[in-house]
Amino acid sequence: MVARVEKDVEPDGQTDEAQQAAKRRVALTRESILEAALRLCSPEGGGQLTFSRLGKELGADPTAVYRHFRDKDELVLALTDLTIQEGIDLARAALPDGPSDDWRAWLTVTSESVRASYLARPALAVLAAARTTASPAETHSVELLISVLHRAGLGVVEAAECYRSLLDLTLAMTQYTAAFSSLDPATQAKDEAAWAVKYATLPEEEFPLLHRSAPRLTELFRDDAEVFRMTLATFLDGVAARIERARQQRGASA
Amino acid sequence: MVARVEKDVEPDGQTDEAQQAAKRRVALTRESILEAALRLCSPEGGGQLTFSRLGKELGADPTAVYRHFRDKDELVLALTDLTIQEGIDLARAALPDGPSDDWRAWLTVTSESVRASYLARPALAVLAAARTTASPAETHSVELLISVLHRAGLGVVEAAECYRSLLDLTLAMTQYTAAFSSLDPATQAKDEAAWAVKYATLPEEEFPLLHRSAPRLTELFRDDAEVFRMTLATFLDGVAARIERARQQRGASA
DNA sequence: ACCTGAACACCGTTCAAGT
DNA sequence: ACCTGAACACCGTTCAAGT
Repeated sequence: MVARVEKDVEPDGQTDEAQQAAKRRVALTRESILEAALRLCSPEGGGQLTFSRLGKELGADPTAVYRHFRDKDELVLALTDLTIQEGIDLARAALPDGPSDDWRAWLTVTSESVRASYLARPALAVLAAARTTASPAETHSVELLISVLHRAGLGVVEAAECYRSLLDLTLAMTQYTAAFSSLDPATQAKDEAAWAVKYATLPEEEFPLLHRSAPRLTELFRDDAEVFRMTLATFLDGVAARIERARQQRGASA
Repeated sequence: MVARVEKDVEPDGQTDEAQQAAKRRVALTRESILEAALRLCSPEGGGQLTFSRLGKELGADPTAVYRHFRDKDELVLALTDLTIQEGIDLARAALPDGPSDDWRAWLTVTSESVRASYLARPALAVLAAARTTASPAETHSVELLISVLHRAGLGVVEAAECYRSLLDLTLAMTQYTAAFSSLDPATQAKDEAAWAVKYATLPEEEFPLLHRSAPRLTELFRDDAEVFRMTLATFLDGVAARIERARQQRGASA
């Protein structure tokens, strides 16, 4: 009976939200806000970052966040820093210390790690992939990537250009995938149905090649990860060709 | 004095909006709506597609559009069809009739044309690049692209995979650029400043390669078109390597 | 048959008022 | 010093009312 009056310890789950609010009301800090915001950006957290949801998650008035971040953009930038950092840590864990000579593995792991880190929070990927924060951790990572490409045989400037291409390719395709997966399910289904119907009803005489590759294309529609892997692999084949060309040029001039 | 009462013919520009409204009130059709919407999506038209702006542009109540399109998504999809169509027409004008043997020119022109067509309406690119409409014109274009790659030496399925990679690469990087250019100028400037400061103050001992390539990287920050060209070129180098490999395999098995 | 205008549930953001 | 809550200018969308 007493418990029923003291809502804070009410055990029956009826006032879940209020309980959470009470629990968290003490801890409205920059860190707790960022943590809650990251949760909201994930598919499990709803996949939408808004002030009202953030307020509810924190058990505070939505506008309380403005005491810690000047506006939504500043919040998004801070979240971007954390996500990039996580991607770099992920890559570092999968790679040997210091630069190795396997430039291809290095670039693949880095790219896939950044992608994975963003895709764990599609809502953030949509908002932030095109932004740059130039954080310290990122800078070290860039120097390392360029050094890997330089040691593989590319000139410094060409290595930097390659890094830039790879970064944009990765972030762009990640944002692209995140944007589609952030659409409401009905809209996604509409697009998918359009493709399926289309490919199923192609007259073979008019579209012989499309008809033969339709099963594979339909398969790829659902599998953004596979398309990304293919695209990245082809891009890196191109980088390999450039490295080969650079070596030959150096050989000719020597 | 009389003119002052009859607002419709007032010549002094004070009731510009009302005049436009009167002029266009007759022509609220699917076509006129699409035309106005495309105008709004362009940078000159404000670069934002909303019902209220659309209503103002048409001289009608914002909700009048709902008589011609079920919701915003249906409007966006119709605009996408027009934009893709324009991109294909653009490519066709720059390419010879029927498939040629210069697969590289074919792929480059097609990709750049679709990109240009979308970037003329960044607001649409942001909303629609990840969507698919599977329009008839698009289907023909896809069959042609696959045939170009197949004639170059790739197997049918591998050609289809290459087409898919190229399409995603193009649309993703286009959306990425459009997203950044759709940010308000102050935010864009913030990002740019972050980079510039960063690169200008890199200690040479700690970041020797980054220090040497900083001028080029700074240059590329402003020039999305150049980054796209570079990335596409490297990707196509990779496609060339795959074509070569496919030819060798056919030679070995023959 | 088509358009208008009030209404609703959301956005981000500001600001005076509370503690 | 930090939080609340009303308010504002926007979104997309619905629906009863007009013509």
